Amino acid sequence: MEETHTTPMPADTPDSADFDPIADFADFARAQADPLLTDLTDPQRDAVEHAEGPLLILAAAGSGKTRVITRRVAHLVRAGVPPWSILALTFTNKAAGEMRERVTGLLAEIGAARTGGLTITTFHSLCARLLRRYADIANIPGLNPDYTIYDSSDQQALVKRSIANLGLNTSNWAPRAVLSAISNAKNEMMDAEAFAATASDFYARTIATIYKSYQDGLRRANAVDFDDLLLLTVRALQTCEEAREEVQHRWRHVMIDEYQDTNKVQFVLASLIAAQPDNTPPNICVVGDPDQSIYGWRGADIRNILEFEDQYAATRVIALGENFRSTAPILATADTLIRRNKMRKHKDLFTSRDGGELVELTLCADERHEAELVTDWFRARQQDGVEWKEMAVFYRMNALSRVMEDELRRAGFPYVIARGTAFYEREEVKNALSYLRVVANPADDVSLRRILNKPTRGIGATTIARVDTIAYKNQSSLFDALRLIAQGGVEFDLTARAQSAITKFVAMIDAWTGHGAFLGADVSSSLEELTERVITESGLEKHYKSKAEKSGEAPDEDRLANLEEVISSAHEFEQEYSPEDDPAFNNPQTPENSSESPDHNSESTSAELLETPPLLSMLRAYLETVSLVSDADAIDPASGAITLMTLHAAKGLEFDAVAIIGLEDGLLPHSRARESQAELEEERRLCFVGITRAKQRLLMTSARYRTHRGLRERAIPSQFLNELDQTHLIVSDQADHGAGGWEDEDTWAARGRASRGGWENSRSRSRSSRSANSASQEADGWENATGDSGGGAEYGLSVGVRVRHPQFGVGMVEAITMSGANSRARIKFHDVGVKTLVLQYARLDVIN
DNA sequence: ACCGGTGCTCTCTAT
DNA sequence: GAGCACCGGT
Repeated sequence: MEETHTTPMPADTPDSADFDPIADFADFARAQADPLLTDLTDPQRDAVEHAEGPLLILAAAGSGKTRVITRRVAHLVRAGVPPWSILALTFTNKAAGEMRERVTGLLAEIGAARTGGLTITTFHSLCARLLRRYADIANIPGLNPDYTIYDSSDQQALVKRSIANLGLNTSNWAPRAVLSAISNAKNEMMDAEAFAATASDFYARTIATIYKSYQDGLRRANAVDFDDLLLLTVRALQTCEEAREEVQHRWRHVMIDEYQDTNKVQFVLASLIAAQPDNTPPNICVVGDPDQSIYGWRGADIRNILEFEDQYAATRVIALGENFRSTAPILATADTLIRRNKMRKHKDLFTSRDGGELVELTLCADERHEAELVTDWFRARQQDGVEWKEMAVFYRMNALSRVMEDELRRAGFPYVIARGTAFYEREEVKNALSYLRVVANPADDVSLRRILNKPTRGIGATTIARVDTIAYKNQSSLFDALRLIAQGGVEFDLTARAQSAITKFVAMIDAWTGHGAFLGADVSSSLEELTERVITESGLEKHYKSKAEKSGEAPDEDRLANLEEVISSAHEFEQEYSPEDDPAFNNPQTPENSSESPDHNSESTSAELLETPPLLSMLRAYLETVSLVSDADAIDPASGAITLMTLHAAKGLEFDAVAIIGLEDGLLPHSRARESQAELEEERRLCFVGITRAKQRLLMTSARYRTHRGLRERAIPSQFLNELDQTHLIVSDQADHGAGGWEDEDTWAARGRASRGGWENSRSRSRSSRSANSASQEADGWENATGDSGGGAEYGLSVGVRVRHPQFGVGMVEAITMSGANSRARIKFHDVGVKTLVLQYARLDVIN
């Protein structure tokens, strides 16, 4: 189906004189008429038209990558490839959703007869579904299709228990560090046994022991972590021929976006799925840019993209280099920066467009000043005619968003923070979902522990410890132990009171699940109803209601509203859910192609799954969806607001006006990256990603002082600022014009002298909203730096004083406590009730 | 059993 | 400035 590029053209076509060589005109004319080929450069068109065999698209930032992939998919369909045999993988739901939307649009535009059954999804989502589909036949001990997906906090809870159960100390064995080691191992496809086999020293051997215990805990709980999702799916496909043949037979074209960020497991997964039964070269098309590889720390292996050509013989490589997004100064800035990376294949970034505003670099006094300057800059951009939704602020750490938020709120500018997971991390939401998880999977100990005594129902720590013992003796889950107790008959070392509380709890769960059958008159008929029942009958709702009554104020209205929100999210999910589209159930197929769909050899798995009660399978799918939400998913292009997000979340997006804040040593590059060249280069790529998101205007800021961990510290401008192309920059030193008017001889131009490193300099403590001019304070020699001398008094705060807080509004000081290093003020705010704030850091202004 | 206060510790990025 | 563990009061 490859069309040649040498078709003769009609000699007398009117516009032919404009083109040289003339022979290209036929292509041009054909492309103009073809919605899939119009407005493409030659390499873009080659990529779109490539049909069979491995294809590597090296797509530089802003080179029209998305356009190429979506058109290529549509092109395949038009060429006769059945949509259900195409699999496209992304990293976020949002990217998948966008791709799906655009492909669907294109298919409609070209009037494609068959459009259904395309699989465009994320790695994790695909694996979650495959794992449910093959859980029963994959022979993974303990795993069944009701499994729970553990998020970071669940992992944390489990690994802490594992460490404690081994008689180890969580202060010597930091859960975070242990989990990171386990994650790295899983990304390298090492299970606990393989890890133990390579462990040579005491540290590694201990980690291996914890890994084993943690993994046992997951299996017993019928739970998987994010890494397992991928790893166990790969194991299932490797060991289960039936499963492997099914996916290989189904998907004949595999496309992977952001390929530079794939890890080993993802590589193996893709290879497994794409492999052709007859060993012909796989139809695998990967798109990526090594310069935008920013997930090395979570196991992404850049070799996947660098060595793709070696992995697959006869790979076609197409480079998309021309940038259609950014102005020349922005692009030149990005280019000079990324050139500093030594471990890099050079490629030119180029644009054919001229003009464009210079990139701005502003040095600010501190983070509040920075936020003010950025806000002013946005005000100016708005006056230029840029819409709010075309503006964005990027930062290295989520913690940097707060001050920016305060300032934007103060200015009355609309903004949204890209934190899709934030809602699900809230205590009350997490609790509601934990109840649902226990309903779906009673073996899930971590979720059960979270809600067993929430609201308090007389099953306290002592009781749980005793139940633990019973569970341990029986090698059963916690819930099975509870059930055993509820059934009575056996003597347990429990008070009658505790036993009755447990009996009631078990009966409550049983009522919701119809004793696990999800059938019967008493069982909910809809997910929404189930969710509502769980929230009310568990007492959660009442719990937050009565709390609100006690404090006499409004804050818990928030929580109640969030619980309502969970119910409506369940309702929404229910509306859109259809079991036929759930690949865990079924290989999806559309009516018109069902006869040719390869799905008829899988009755064994489908039959089992079809026996699943509909409510249960819907609940599984709902919990799965909720578990796999990402921060980037929260970005709503139609929101009409300035977007705030981390640099990592910014990948793949573009905005007219971009501000990157916090360009300071220790922040960007992050302090952890200082020791290693590889990590430093990843930080540079991260900065590069941020810069290349900007279409028209770019502002970068660096603050002289920044309050970090509650400590106001001297900051040094990022080395990256030094590496930028000065001819495209306007540098503006506003540091002395900040609120406090800090006098200091150290300008950013003198940064070279400040070789001590970023954060560890002065330990000076002062309120960030200082009212006094502090010109006499020497950053390095401030006496009495621990700040325990004066407490609130030195700021004129005392009981009865009225204060204003940027977020909480106006309030009155009720009490000041001075103990240890932290002085706290209890303040009663008019709007949000009583809060206790650490005085040194609270953004308080005294008012009259 | 539960709650609030307190003091200490430590932070990145994210599916 | 958040999260956590611990302690003391109810």
